[in-house]
Amino acid sequence: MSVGIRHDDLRRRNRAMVIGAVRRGGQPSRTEIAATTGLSHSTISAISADLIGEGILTEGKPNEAGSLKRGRPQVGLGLNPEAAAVMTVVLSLNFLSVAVIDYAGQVISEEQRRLDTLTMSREALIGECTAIVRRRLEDPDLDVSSVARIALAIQGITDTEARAMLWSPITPRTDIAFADILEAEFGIPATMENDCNMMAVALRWRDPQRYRDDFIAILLSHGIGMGLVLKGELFTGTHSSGGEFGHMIHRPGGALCRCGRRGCVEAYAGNYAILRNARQLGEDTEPVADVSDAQMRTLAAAARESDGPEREAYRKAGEALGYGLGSLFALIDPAPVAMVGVSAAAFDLIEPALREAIAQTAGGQHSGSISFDTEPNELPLIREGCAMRALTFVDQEIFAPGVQAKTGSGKNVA
Amino acid sequence: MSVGIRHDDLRRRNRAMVIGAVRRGGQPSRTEIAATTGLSHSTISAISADLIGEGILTEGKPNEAGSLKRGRPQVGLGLNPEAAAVMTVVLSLNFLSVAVIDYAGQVISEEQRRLDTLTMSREALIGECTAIVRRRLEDPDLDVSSVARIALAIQGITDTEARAMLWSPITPRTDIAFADILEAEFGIPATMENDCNMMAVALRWRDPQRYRDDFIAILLSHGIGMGLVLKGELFTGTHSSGGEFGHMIHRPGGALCRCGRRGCVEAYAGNYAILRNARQLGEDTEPVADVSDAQMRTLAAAARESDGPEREAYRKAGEALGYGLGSLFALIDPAPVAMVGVSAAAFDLIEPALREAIAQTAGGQHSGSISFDTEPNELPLIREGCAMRALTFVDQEIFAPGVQAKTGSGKNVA
DNA sequence: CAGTGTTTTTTCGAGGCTCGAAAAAATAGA
DNA sequence: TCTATTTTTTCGAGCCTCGAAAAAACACTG
Repeated sequence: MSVGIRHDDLRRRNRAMVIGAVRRGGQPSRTEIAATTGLSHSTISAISADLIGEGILTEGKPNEAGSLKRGRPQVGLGLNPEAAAVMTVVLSLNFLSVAVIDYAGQVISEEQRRLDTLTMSREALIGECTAIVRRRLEDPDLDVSSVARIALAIQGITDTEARAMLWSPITPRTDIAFADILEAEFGIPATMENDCNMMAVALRWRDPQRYRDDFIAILLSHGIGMGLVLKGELFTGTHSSGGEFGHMIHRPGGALCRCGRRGCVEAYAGNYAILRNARQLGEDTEPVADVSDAQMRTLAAAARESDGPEREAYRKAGEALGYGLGSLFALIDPAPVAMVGVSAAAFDLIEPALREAIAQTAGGQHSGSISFDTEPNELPLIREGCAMRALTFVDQEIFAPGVQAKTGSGKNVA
Repeated sequence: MSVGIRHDDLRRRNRAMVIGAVRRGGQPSRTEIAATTGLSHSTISAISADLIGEGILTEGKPNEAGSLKRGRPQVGLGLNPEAAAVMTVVLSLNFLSVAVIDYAGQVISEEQRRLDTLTMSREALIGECTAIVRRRLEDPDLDVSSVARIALAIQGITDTEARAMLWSPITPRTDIAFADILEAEFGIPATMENDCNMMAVALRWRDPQRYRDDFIAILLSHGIGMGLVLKGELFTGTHSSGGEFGHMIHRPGGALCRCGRRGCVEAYAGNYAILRNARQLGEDTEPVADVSDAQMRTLAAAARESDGPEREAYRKAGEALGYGLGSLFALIDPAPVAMVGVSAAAFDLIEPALREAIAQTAGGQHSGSISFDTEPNELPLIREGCAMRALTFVDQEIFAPGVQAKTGSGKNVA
């Protein structure tokens, strides 16, 4: 079962910890790192000397941000941007976007492309992905050998091993092992992540104050997705990517969901469901394939205008989300929530019914104290999360000698 | 945030690992331990020599279970029963039970007592607990100083720190810091656990094959409780003890629950709910305070006899449990389930509707493959779980020098 | 402008821990 | 009794972290 700690694991872990501290903090000094990690000054000094020697860390200018303190000035440590690079591939409905990010987290190359994901063949989909990655790798400004990892993100269900997409609403094709395919093609370790999980990762980096140990990111888009961080760790299911919050049952036997079942939260709160209710089409009406963001904004405007079916549609969405969150909070206790996606811009229309519903549930005991935040644009968040995910992998695995990355050639920079 | 690994942590962790391997396996030899922990023979040899010297481990008889192999026979290592002892206190409806367990896991002293928990004052409840613990500690056969930890279990909600009962159905009193009270009284570290979590812990020790990394224990009793193990660890909420599965919402605005809200799973599947439906009393009828096990058995017998309101009551219970599990499985993926408690004996009446309901949910995609096990008697399970919990604490903390137990006098045996 | 105080960083020896290899121990079979 | 085999212990080597002391790098002072 659990494995003992070997002697060389020690250095490896502490190295990773130093790298982690540098990535988090803004140019921390050796003394600060010693304080946060609890290790001794001598150890930090030794490790950072090694890391600087290996070209992973760099010493900042000593006079940076005029130190007005008495003694020897602290010298900040930073990540060497050239130590490595990672690539992010975000595949969403009708849209493919790729970016190359240096080790310090700056975008150095990117490309975006419109596709018709809903109708493309399996081969075409895979082909587009490998082609766009290849084009970025062939960028003359880029040192190919420095790309140490690729992280893909997709809406839908991925396996826990982060190797394959199992199912996605953006394509009728299923079970595509994107990670394995890209690894085989380019010899670079790759992982296949769920988009909402990456949103959660990004939120944690953006605002570690608010999104710390326990929080929830909910994507309000065509479907409803969720990324969950519990006790400081991304929560994933036992077999698949993460919580299918959108498919918790709100009303047994209720409205028809895109997944073919009935009464899911999504069947009340997804864009297609809001549209269906706004048009008073009846709960059995087949969900439409896509609703444009503009259309949703029109809907929200109409709902704000007058108390008609549009407003009622948002109310129903709020109710479904509220009861769903209530059931979720019965399991994990309440936590801060970030609402992301088009409909997050209409959260003012959703919130009253949501809070009312949540107050009816066990998890909503102190429903007033549950805080919501909104972020209408999910794409940048997903990309950021992917980048941080990939970089963290690099931090942990590639630069911790002795343990190579899961697969592929663990390129080491020395 | 995360803390570095110090040099002395190494030995401490590896010691705990060796102890853990001995507790799990049946008299493992040093070679076997080396294999399972991945540490070298020399390390295991050194650590086990220490532990034997400290009186924590003992060497078994070499000729035990006639070794018919060629070379030097393996000598099995076992736990020294006298190394320490723990006490378990299980507080359930109208019943208090205490046991003292030696370091090897054998019960050496116990006592049980009927109480009227529903009407007792706060002071009386605390008084009964401290009194029964004191009596056991005064047992002349027992070396008081060897009792290294007390684990309490109670039905209801406890805090994540395992210090206090926050709310329990067995008493109207709330927020009793049992762990702190016992620690202050006896100077022995104590924790306050949730009963269903302890059931899960016990199941894992009883049948590690089946209940390994991911599984669910559901208590079908007056209320509905849940213990959840995910990725090999007990899952607890962010603030409180664990999943309030019974209070996930099954039907918004539905049947009246004991908790005062409406539509909870428990309001359909708890004993009082089954009784209420069997008597066709209407969903708004106030839940009764207690239903005897005999009464539930009569109900189940009647349901098996003919297709009357009793059978319909169990069907509704199954439906609620099925949709609840379906929503849960949407979040965590399906896992084996153990049904525990009186109504688990009536699982034949519950299962058909449960499976039908679960098949309607996202989590029930392969509903046929989800396996259920039943165990009608929860008390022994809770007690066992408590004992193992306490012993594991002792293993991890007390015998890992340098880190004392959370509170109280971390008694060390040398 | 040299001296002093202060804070950060490095250096160095001590003490631990794990590991691999070799030796010792304990048995079954020849 | 000897030999082969397997388990366990012993021993030196190689790392790693730590504490204390030294060195470095500045601000302030007179």
